[in-house]
Amino acid sequence: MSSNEMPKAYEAKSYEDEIYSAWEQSGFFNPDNLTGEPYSIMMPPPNVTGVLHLGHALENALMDAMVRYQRLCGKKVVLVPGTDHAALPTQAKVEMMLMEAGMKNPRQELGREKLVAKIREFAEASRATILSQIKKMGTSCDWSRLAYTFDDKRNVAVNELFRRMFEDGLIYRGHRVVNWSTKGQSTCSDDEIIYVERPSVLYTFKYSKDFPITIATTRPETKLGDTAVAVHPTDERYQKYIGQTFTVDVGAAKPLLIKVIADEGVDPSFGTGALGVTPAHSPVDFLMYEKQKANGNPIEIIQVIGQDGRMTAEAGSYAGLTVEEARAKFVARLSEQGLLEKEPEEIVQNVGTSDRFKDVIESLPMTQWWLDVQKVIPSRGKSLRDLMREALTTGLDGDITKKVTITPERFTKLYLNRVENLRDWCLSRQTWWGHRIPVWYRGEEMVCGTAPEGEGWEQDPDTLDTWFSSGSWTFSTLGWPEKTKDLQEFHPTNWIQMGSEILYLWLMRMVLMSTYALDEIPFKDAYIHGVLRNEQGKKFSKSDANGIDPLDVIQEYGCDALRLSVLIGTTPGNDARYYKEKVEAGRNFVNKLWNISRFVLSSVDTSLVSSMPAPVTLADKWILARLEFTAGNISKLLEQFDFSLAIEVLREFVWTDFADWYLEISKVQQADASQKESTDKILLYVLKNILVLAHPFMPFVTEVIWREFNEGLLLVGSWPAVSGFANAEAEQQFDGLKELIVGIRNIRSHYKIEPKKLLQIVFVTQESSRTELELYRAIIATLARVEPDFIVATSYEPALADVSSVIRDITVFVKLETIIDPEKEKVQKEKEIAQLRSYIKATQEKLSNQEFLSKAPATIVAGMEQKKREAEEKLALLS
RNA sequence: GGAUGUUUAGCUCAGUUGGUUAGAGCAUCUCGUUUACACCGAGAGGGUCGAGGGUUCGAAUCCCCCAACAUCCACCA
Repeated sequence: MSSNEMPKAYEAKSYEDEIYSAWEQSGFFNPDNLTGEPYSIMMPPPNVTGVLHLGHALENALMDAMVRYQRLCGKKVVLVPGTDHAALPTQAKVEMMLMEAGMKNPRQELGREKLVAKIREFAEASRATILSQIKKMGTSCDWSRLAYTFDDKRNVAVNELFRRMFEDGLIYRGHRVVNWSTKGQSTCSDDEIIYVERPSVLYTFKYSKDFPITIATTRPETKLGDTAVAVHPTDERYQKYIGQTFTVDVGAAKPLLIKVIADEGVDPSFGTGALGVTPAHSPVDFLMYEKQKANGNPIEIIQVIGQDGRMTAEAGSYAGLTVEEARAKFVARLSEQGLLEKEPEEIVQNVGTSDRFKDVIESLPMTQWWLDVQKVIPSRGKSLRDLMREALTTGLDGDITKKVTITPERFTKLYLNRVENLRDWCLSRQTWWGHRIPVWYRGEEMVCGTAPEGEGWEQDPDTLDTWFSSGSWTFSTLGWPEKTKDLQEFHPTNWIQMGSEILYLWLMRMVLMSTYALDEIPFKDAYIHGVLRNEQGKKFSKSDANGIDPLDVIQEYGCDALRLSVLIGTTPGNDARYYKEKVEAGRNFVNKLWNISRFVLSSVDTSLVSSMPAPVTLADKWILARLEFTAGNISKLLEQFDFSLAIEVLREFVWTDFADWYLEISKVQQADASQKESTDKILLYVLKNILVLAHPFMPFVTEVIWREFNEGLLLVGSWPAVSGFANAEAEQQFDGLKELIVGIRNIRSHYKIEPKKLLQIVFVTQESSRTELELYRAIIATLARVEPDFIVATSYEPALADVSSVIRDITVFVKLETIIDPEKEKVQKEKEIAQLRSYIKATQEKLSNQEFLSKAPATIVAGMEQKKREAEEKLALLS
């Protein structure tokens, strides 16, 4: 296709697929075909639970902009793509789907093997969809290194990590209170609980008539398992009871022995100041239970709620009832026996619910696998918590080069605060989709790591929390535990981006795993982004049906437009809004670039493409200087991860400097045979560099234009280097010319002179400025639409119909056909004079302030003097 | 209850270590079919930077306090 065949508007969809496969086939997505300094990014693997949404479009735009920039800078770049099996969420989703299709209990009806097969089928289909979507987004990742959190290689890494941690005594099996989802029949971690406000009833009562202390609860049925009442140690009301044990009969299997204990954690001013302790069904109470045990003053633990959500045999007459039924029965009994001390009170309560199964989380004592974050690692002399802290503060082992930097910085504080409060991590899940706990049992024997030889071994039925495998993502993707070349070359990774919502879930665990397994940080820089919201500021969610499918957007506006729309206005850590006008603005920019190229390529001799430009005119010098500045600025902004501002700077240069000014001037210059070639060279040079600068943000359109006049792929082009075209003087002079032209246009607009009419003008200025004006005669004539034979004089006696305006040191007189009302003119002029006077007065005041003169830096003072002088000159010309 | 963030033009947002008369995109208004582009061009209007104090020669920017909104954490029985 030659340039004059370039269609009038850029039609994204007719190029994108073809361009992507050209990139892919080139092999340059794979670092093995690149040279230079290694640079690596691991793609946060999307969950196979669904399809990609707008948030993924943002993530892909961010990552791809970064890797394309780095690749253009000549680095050996790899972006490793992948997907996440998302253990529990995926199983939950498939079970929901099966139940919607009529199945009552998928686990019972299908059994482990068949259900896992069903889930795998779903996951594989979803995975394929996701991978094709990533391609649609133009992401330049290395498909030969594609990873999956649940493939065999990652399983090897997971098992090895588990074994090492087990042998270091960090992973242990313990009987403790866990978060239990009855509906999901599994534990979940603290991070997977969502607190929902719900109405609840607070009951205030005594266990029995002769029990001396009143307590309150919203969960009366759990009181069947109470074994203590806790009060504040200094609470005078209850001093005398501390240490005593009371026997009460609440209808449980056995009478309860309630010991009155002292605990600092009890707030004496809240409620009755006494707390019924249910060690088996409350995490807080369980801690008290452990504390009492350690103190040598143990209390009992009685489990009255079972894994099926029904009351256990321990609950005596309540056994077999659901939690709700038991609650009603217990309250009825309290009422009958007159034990309620107050009317039940309706309150709003935060109830912990399962993120995935949506039911209320029960606290139950169970034997599970745990990761201890506080225990000292034998070979290291510090704990996982210490490692996690070091990595974000002093750098690992105090080595500042091994420090993770988070952008924006404020998330570091949140991270550290969380690290300090981290509790042991419950690793085991009772769901089936996921890495199985790598532990085998035979009678009393237990083996960890790999399946042992011999008969009769049985593997632990539980699976691992999905974040255990995600945590090792930065290095499991590179072949760990083998000592691969990739691992050596690309770890620690350079950069990662993620949403703020997974800072704790993922970032923290990657730091944990990487520092533990490799003694390395997982990445040097972490960029945290917010979520995309709709025009009303609401989060996009599937249930609200306000979700936008990025593929639809790509279909309608093109991938480049979508990328621009999610990147513009996105600042680190902050949420951003997304709406149609943004994509339209993106699409318009893409199309503008297309038409700029169309014009350049149809008006120049493209065989000059590889010649170095030699600036001749002021405009030439100016545009090259601006290009140099822009390129440096974009580099700087990208190094600071300021994507939005980088695009803004690019847009300003492309649209305003190049299209609105230089292109229009180039038409004048091209008409002059002596300047045609030099102008062509500059047009080509600037266009070429614009394509490189824009490529990270709008890869498709830039690549399409690139191949119109270049060999090879822009994908592996070179980022503009400093070329010595910086020219502050030319920039300043050109600004003067611009001001003059804008000033004349202003006069036309102000006096409503029709656009077609060429203005008759007299410029009055000092002798020294005359040659300059002569030099730009053609440009001024064309851009300001002025008769080319305008007069330049040192003095002039205006005619009655003339109007004038002062622009810098030049007074412009325009001849009008009708005489303008002089009174109106006078008013206008006086207004301008008044403004100048007040400005001069204000600057004068500052400049006569001794403190300002002595304390402000010299450049500020000089700048202000300069401004004042200019204002005074203008004032002189006006009056 | 604790923490963090946000509050700047009609809307969405920038505003770099405090320093000229606070910017952009979109929207609005006026004009325009100049052969790159109406997904465009030229021009214009629009802000006492949430309120109140303070520091400073100088504050949108730093400090204090208040308010509204958002998010995260904890969760009180």
